[in-house]
Amino acid sequence: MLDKSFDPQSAEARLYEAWEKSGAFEPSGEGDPFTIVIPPPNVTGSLHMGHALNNTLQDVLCRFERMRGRSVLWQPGMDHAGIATQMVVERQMMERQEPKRTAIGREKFVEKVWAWKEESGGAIITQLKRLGASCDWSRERFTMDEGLSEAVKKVFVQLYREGFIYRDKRLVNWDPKFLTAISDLEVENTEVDGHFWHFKYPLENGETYEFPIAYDEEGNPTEWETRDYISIATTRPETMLGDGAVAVHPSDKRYAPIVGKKCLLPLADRYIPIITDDYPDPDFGSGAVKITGAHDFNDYKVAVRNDIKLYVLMDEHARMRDDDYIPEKYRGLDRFEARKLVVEDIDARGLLIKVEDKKIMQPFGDRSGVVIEPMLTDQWYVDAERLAKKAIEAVEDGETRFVPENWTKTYFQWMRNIEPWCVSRQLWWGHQIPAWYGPDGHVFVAETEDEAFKQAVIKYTEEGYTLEDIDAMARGEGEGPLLVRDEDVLDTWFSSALWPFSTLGWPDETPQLKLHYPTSVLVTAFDIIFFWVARMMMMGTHFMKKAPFSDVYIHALVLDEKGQKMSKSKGNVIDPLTLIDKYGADALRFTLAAMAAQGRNIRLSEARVEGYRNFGTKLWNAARFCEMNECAFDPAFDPASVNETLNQWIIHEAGKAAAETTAALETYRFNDAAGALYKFVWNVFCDWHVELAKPILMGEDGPAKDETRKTTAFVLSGVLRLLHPFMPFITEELWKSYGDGKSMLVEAEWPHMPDASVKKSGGLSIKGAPIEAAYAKSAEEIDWLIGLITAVRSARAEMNVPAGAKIPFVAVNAGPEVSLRLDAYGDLISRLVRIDGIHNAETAPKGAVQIVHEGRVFALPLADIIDIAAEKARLSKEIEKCEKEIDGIDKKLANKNFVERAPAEIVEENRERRVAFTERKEKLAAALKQISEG
RNA sequence: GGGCGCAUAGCUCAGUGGUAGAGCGCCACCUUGACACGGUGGAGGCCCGUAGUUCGAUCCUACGUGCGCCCACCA
Repeated sequence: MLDKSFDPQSAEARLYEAWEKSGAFEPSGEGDPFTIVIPPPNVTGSLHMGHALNNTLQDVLCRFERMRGRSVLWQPGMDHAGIATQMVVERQMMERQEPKRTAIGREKFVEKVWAWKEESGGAIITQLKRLGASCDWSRERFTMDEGLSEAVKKVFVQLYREGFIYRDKRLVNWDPKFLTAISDLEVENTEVDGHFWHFKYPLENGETYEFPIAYDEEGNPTEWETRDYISIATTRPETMLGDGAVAVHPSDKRYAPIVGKKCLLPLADRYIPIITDDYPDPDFGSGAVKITGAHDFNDYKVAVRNDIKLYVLMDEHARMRDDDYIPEKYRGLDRFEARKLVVEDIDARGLLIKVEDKKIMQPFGDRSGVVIEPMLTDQWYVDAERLAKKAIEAVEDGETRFVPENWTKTYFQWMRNIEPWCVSRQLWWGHQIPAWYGPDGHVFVAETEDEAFKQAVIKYTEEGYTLEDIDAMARGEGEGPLLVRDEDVLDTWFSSALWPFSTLGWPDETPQLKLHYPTSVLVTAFDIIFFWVARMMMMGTHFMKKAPFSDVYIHALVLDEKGQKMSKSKGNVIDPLTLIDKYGADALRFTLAAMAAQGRNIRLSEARVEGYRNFGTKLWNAARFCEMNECAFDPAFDPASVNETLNQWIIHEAGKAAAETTAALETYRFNDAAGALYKFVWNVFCDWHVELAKPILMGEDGPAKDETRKTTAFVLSGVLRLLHPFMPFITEELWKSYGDGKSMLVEAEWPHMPDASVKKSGGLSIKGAPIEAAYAKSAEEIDWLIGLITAVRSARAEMNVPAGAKIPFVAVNAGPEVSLRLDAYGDLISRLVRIDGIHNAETAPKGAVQIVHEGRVFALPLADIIDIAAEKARLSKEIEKCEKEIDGIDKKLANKNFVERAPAEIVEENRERRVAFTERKEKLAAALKQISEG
């Protein structure tokens, strides 16, 4: 006996364990492989709503395809998340008042991180299981595990040999908190309130020139002033100490007299040239730009073009360096302190023209939150532009498809303008770069130190060193050890870029790799297209010669009810685990799927989750009803050979729902699939089938009752299958009573009976013909019945007939077909609309409420209860509705163009509707007349 | 400066070239033997504006208005 309601708290863990134990999550069978690699969550991560959505959708697809007989691999794993993890462990060490990272050294620290990972890492895996994720956990991988590390090394070395990876000294985004370079993508540009300081740089030797200060209407100067300085403006005054030049546009006549001369760089007391370059915009600011090549990306380009000296001003912490070109008083100061002081000093010298308030775009580290400093450093780069070529082609050629397809544009736009990818990070946690330096700085890139050493031996032998010399070097004698390994690690995304093939065993040619690459679909949010999708595309097309996935399904972001991004600082985070605790995983999953319409963000509200929890309860109670009425699943039951109209109808409806769900899932329309099931279960199966079946099920035993029991159980079991991808727990639990008794639902087959030819669509069919046709007549009959019941109920309610009162019911001039139907369904109608039997009459009795349903009149003689005014109002309203419809149709039909040019079937349909509405209107009018006279 | 998206019921959102839908909320009635996490009935919509295409536009096109997001080096 089923409990009164489903208790997710107690059932979920038990069911999940049973699934895992059964091996259902592992790929099996001979079916077409279906493969998804999970977007690996950070090892430091915990489940947020974005994960919940992302993994729900993946799980829906995996469970769906698994039931359809495909050999499904959902490859799980985690990302080592370089910066995030190092940060967490360092923080923990600080809290425990342990010595700092730098004090214990690299090796010890990395050991500590591994220990942390074993102890507290990967909480998210348990949380994914709570969500019901059907990953093949036996294949769980980690981006730092041995196999994946091998893959990373191999990729790095090969890309280096092919010239895709190189080392370069150039300006990078430097994070002064984490003391590492980061890539462009890890920088968040945010608009902040800043200032725009205008300084005077005096000309050398007191030179002067005439600077126009007023113009006529044609733009010719009319007034000049004599200047002995050039005016520059900056948002970062402290960088002036590193200026190498002042640049003006070559066409800027105002400055023509002083181009080529020098000006004094105040405070630093150096003289710097005034040059021309296309970069300055004459209309912006003063039109003259100070060039700080070592601390600004634009200036850097100008400096390189014009051979301007670069002055590195800051150290790794963004503090002013101890260098002779920096005045002593600024050395050691933080950049913001230096800024203040520079402004004061400039002002003191009378060189501060003005300060404006200005909104400026400031770069912040996405993890550290501190202002990023452009820094001149040596880093490793990937030539992304070249690697992107094939990745672009794969999408152009349709090898990989974005769903919704408008993301294709975003992808192209970024890929076609891609910058070199800085892949080195000055961290300890990550894949250490497999590069070694010789005593002369020469770099040897190899998968192992031995291999690097061999390369070194060859090189230095060629250069004339003897083996003894090299030996001595290697022993650390003379100038030091022969080879020193590069200290840096790779960007975390470098290893995640290999995820679709490294997790399958690459570089080994494993059977899994052969079967499951390329993967079927990647499910992810748009904010990760550049970070991850693009890079997997590059690595996949390069190393596997095939794009890593056929489809990329981009889903929405989950926002709060007000459409705000959820964030800890805003305090509007909804924790999926809290919702799971409260409403069950099924409710949360169904909500997310139902709201996952393509191309739109999801505003999650708890009320919605509650609503879908109620839906689960509804399903549960429908099952309880079946149980009470002994509707047992019969494996021999053949839906194609039922006789009862009601049963034919519900099988017909179930077939439609199955086809709809299947088609929606095949095209990633999760919300349509969920919606179709919701409607079928609640508004068709529960509201009508169960109600209409009650008299039969509670009536006398016989073939009809037997068939209805079996049909009901059959439909319920079909519903459980269809719903399982969305609500795996409750359906699995009910499957124990309504399954095939052989296996768990997770391994059951997707509904596709009884003809194999319709397997693909998921629809039902009978003897090759779609069930829609075979059972169409029954469907029509039950639909008529439902319409009649609804109409009578509506009239009753509007006439304020007490809900409990049993009233007479008269079929007026029914005709043979309706009479037959009334005979068949009389008891049902009596029961569902509370009438005391069905009577026949030639004309409607006086003082009766009249209902027009599909061309026939039915009357409720309410005698003294009837409120004539109310009935008049009701009829008038109905008549008005008909008239409105008829008017609309008449307008159309009167339009020659419509009749001539609209498709014939549309015109015909309108004619038919006109007839129907006219007939209805006439009957209603007659009723109105009668009641008015009565 | 480029690119993308959204404006439909009180709220949150589906949807379609011909008859506008859901969830929640609201109103009335109902402890009917699956279910009050329920049932029955109901109210509620110039489908943002303007112009165009079309026999016909909430849907397609253009423009406008408002809002949101992504990318981009204006010192």
